[in-house]
Amino acid sequence: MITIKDIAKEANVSEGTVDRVIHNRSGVSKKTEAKVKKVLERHNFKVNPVASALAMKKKHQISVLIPEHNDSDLFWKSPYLGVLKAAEDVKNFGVQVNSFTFNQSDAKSYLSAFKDLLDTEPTAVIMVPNFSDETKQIINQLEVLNIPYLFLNIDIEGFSNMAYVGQDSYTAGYIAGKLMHFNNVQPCEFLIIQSSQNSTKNNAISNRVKGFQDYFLKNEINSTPQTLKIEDIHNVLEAKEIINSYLQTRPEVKGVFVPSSRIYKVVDCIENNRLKHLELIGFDNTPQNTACLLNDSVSFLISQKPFDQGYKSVRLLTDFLIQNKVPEHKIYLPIDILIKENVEYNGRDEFVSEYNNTVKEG
Amino acid sequence: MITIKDIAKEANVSEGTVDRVIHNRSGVSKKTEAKVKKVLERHNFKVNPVASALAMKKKHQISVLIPEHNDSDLFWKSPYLGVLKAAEDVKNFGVQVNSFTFNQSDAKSYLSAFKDLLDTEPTAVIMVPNFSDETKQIINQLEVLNIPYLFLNIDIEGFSNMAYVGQDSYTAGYIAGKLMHFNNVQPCEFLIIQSSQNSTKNNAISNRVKGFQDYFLKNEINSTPQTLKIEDIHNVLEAKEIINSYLQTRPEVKGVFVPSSRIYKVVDCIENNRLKHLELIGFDNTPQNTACLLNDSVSFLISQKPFDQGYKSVRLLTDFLIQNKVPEHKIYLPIDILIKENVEYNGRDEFVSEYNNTVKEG
DNA sequence: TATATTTGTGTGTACGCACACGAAAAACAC
DNA sequence: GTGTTTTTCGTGTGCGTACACACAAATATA
Repeated sequence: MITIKDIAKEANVSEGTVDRVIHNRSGVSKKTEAKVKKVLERHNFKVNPVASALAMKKKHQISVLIPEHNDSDLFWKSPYLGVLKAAEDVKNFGVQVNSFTFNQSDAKSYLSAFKDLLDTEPTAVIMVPNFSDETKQIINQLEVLNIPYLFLNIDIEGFSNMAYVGQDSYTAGYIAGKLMHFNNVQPCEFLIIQSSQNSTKNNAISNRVKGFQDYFLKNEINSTPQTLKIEDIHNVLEAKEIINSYLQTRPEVKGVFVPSSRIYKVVDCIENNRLKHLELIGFDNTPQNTACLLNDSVSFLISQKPFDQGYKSVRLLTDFLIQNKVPEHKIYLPIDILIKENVEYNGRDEFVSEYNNTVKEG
Repeated sequence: MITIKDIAKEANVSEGTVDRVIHNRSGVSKKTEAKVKKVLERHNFKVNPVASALAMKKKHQISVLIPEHNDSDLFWKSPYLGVLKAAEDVKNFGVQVNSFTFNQSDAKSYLSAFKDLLDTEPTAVIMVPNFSDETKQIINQLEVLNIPYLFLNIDIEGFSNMAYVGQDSYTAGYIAGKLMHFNNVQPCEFLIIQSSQNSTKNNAISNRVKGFQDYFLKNEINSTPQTLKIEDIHNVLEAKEIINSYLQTRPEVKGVFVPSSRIYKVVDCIENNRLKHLELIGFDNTPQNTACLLNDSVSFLISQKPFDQGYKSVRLLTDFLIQNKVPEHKIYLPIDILIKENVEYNGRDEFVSEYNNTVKEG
């Protein structure tokens, strides 16, 4: 393994000079810079990130702005855990990660969480751009401060985010359509159940719906999915009434698509004898949804690998910060098709761990 | 961040002593050991793996024994690439990885590759236990030398391998059965096409077949899949003859299951007009197989994430070597269901990279 | 020409840990 | 009690890099 010292010796300069060249720091004459660079290239020199990290020591702050999670909405727990895991992994590389959460239905909390976030003086930011107007304000500030930022899970155009990490929502919806059609080839109807809140602001969800519908259009299936909007899915009584009365009037509905992580709520709402004859497809392997797979009330879940989204975001940014490695602009994670039988093998959140520092035992 | 120095100060001993305690090295009296351990625990001290790696410097050799790959059998390229990637990632942690390959249909090459492998004086071994008798010999030597070993991709019982990293083949086959049944509910027949070579020795493949058959048994579907064995799948003419004449006599066959990564070969063999009316399910997203998905000749591929298998094996062993972290005995990777639409999002082999040492550019 | 200023380069130290070496302390022999 | 061995422990150095600081050379200012 070739070291800076070796390079220095061969180029007849000091280690400090080599270091300066490597980091494009000032204070080196053009002539020696060229000389050193040549030696560097000849040996294909790469800095040893381990030694580098050790020498740098806590220089970077990555601050994360994501929705909070609670018992009824566990989805956001996964990206959070992914972030935590990555934080542990990069800790010893001199990167500190701080998380800030906001209430997804409260734009003010979004702004105030961001305000707290700014106090950490972040080197870079990972955020879920949840409200479009407020996001504009936030991005504005970030750009003034020249802080790079990355979008997680929700993709919005029109900003110069360094990257987007998440799923290709349109294709995910399209796949849901295909899966829905699998078991139900005879002419029949499909229903999309959406929460009104989500539909207005969440890009990801509307893309899923578009993909779902496009499957039927592009494959010339004479069955256009209908949409049923529910004001507040957490109001079980009301939702129950709406859903069941709809299904009552439309017995030809054979499948229900829920483009959010709340399919378990829909399952709760549908009467049992009806449920048996319906195919349900939803998103995300939260514990509640997974339970629905296992008890056969849901046929498919599409996972967007939320844990990996969180994990990967942090790792990408770290690579950027300590190595100037520029990530691709769109990082699409796999579109996992989950069924009863393979769900237990997914979401093994411990996969690919860094050396998380346990005291050795003999 | 608490350091060894801090611990030493608090325990009124030297850093060297703390180091000895941490690594269970000899030369510490019971009394001081207890004292230091208490302080260690109170602060929940973890060694900084970055500094640790820097100080150790190239102490471990992980040697890998896997089948070779070529243009017609690309499957083993993926684990190899995963190993390479991991090798890069752990290089700076003082771990060197060497790969040795053998011809899957030549037991002698297996032994001779192992002999070469031994010359590297490995600290630990990752191997694909391909031939059972020869594997016994190999394991024997490893155990005499007290070298820990890990099974990759193929799981054999009766050895004290530290872990198995791969897929739950039985469940993967079971899932294939379910998927096969999806589109074909009306009474119909299914065919399993196997290569005779594989069937006799490859545990993974026979488990897939068992799982596939069990799906039909357990769900009381009155259709037992038939098996067709092909002597040599690479002899296209012969295989063509066998397969097509079988399908000729059995028009009620609606689906074909190929429990290996060679489904593209089977596609080559089946006449086009017949192909259109068959549902094919196979394993592994090799380039050739992926092409079959994309041109609609194959409906599903089940991926066993071979890249991840290789990657993860190395990382697990590294964790064990430099941190004494004992892995779980069975590491099952996700069972990915691939279709035309999501295949491009899988197997993004660059996922979760370590800092692979690029010279920074300003 | 003498002095101030800028630029270019070398030196030293710290990062946290592993381990070799040798000193001190304890244990044992006589 | 001294001499010897064994056990126990502290010190010092190195891993490869980052960066502050010091200093020399080159250039500018008076």
